[in-house]
Amino acid sequence: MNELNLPHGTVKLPAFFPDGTRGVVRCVDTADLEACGVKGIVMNAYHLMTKPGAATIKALGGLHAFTGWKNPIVTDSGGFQVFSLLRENSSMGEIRPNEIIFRKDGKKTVLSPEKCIQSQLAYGSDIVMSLDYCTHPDDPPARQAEAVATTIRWGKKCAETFKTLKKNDSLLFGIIQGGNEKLLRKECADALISMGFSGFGFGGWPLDSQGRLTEEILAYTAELMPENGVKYAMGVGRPENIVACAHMGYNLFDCVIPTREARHNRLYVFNDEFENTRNIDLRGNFYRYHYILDDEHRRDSRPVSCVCDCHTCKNYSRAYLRHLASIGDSLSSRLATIHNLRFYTILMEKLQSKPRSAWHGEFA
RNA sequence: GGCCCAGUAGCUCAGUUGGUUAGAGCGCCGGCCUGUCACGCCGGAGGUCGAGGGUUCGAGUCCCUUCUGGGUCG
Repeated sequence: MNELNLPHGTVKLPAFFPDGTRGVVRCVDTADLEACGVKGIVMNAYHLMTKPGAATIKALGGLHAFTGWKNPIVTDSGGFQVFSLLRENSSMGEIRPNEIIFRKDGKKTVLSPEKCIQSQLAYGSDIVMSLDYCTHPDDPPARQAEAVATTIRWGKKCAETFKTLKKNDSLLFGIIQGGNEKLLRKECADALISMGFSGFGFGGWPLDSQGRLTEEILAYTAELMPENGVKYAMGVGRPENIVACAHMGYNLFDCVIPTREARHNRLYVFNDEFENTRNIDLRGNFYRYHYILDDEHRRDSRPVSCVCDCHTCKNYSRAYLRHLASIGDSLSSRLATIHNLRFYTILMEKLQSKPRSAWHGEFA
């Protein structure tokens, strides 16, 4: 599958969509994103429900009209958010048989599979994600089994609600859970595939306790997904993780890393030896970090990367970026975000440039 | 000239009735971040407590002298 047709445009695969959880990719606007080569954004149904509210977004004509982003939007369901909030503080949420309860800032939000789909359709999302029960690979088997049973049950309700309410040709994706248990992954995948989803996400935390990509289960799960569909590695990841997952067959990615780390002053650069984007070789170590606040950049008049063609690299020096970061000006975050996003889109362009059949043995 | 106040980390300051290895914030240096509660978080370096003398088992804390800055009265 080389292209994905969506109501708001066609996307070449594999693609990376940055996270704009609350309806904005922090620090940049839609013109910046387009200039970076970003083709889609992942927003979050739960966060948008909290603020500004599903009814408000619907009244304003949906997410595209509200945010000014004319290209595809994926909305994530909120399943990951309970997982994330519960790990932080167990009193912030609750997973019940038929719904998720969020408790935050004294406010209670109830998210059921039906409500989750209703709101995403009201937003006008191009890709609607089913509500799922997210786990960590270290969670015990009993919890993984419970997560799979719940995800299947909710998946069915999501599919039914979507079928009843959908108006345009937006797509509904299912999310395969099961932690590190192959039997559970298979059970979950088989059940969801029978429900007619248009694409599938690898659900759960994609890293082990040492922070390494859980490659075996990722590869196994990718094989379970229909061959000519979207295989979405949710939340993945670092550049080398994306390369590894693309090799397994995954063709859609999202992650906070490029944008969050940009705001935290870590910039991604392809190794200088490549000299231009054409020469970039994704085997082995192909990039490094620049910590823009590091002393070595204080008087460096070069751009962040000699390989990069982004707005930041074309117009500003490392020394100036360091200065902006050091005085805490918000332009620093914008320029850094633009740079890291362009790094990721260049990476994806490299992965798109060859059919996957030609990758054999290349991205080991 | 008399009196009063202040001198502690690069900066702004805390430091109990004298009591372990003098603290904080900011700055500086380094690191972390994976379906974003995240312009956040973690770690490190840095001080003969203005100087000199004294009292004491022990002084950033008390006493004397002195230097610097500020205030005030003649």
